[in-house]
Amino acid sequence: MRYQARLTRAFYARRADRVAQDLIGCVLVHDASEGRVAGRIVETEAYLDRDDPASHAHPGPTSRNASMFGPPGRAYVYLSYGVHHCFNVVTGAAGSGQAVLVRALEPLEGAELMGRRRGRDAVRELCSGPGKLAQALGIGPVHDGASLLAGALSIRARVAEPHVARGTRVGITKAAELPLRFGDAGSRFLSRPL
DNA sequence: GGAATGATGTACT
DNA sequence: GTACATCATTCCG
Repeated sequence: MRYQARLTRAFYARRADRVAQDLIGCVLVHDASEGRVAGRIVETEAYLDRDDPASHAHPGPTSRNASMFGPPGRAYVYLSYGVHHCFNVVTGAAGSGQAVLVRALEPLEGAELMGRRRGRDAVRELCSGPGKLAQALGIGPVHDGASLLAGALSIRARVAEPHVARGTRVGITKAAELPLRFGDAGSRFLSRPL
């Protein structure tokens, strides 16, 4: 399958809430040795700079969140609840500590490989959550800090502008009321309704 | 050195 | 809807 061009550094070098909104409808692609897997982004969350108490960047740079303080257009991958990996895109000016969490995808290519990785069949459940999509796409700790501007991981421009809805972020206790979750409200592949 | 804490997912009632 | 696995990171002593 053929996709649009990669998003550029200029796309990522903007505020996280803006990038999160514009990522809806774009296509996340991973070209691994086992094959290509790709999905349309239907749900994201913005994590702002150090002033956002829910962000991993809030305490300032540490060994875990170092990628968040690197240049935009790179991945930030971390382990959640000791079990699942979550995939983020670093945004904003280099060193500003902003990121967008990709929470759900609509599988477009490689659904069989995704299913093998997850040990499941239901296409609708393959990427409907941050931990699920990381596992389905074969994204792990080795991708922390990897560039999306070149290499096996990439995000491709969207073809048509979707209707983007806003909501509140999932699973956080601080600043839980901020409307920093974005999604394609009509999609059946969300982690939960908006 | 030790304890608390998650940007979750799954299984079970 | 509720319970719980599971571990790196962080904070405190």
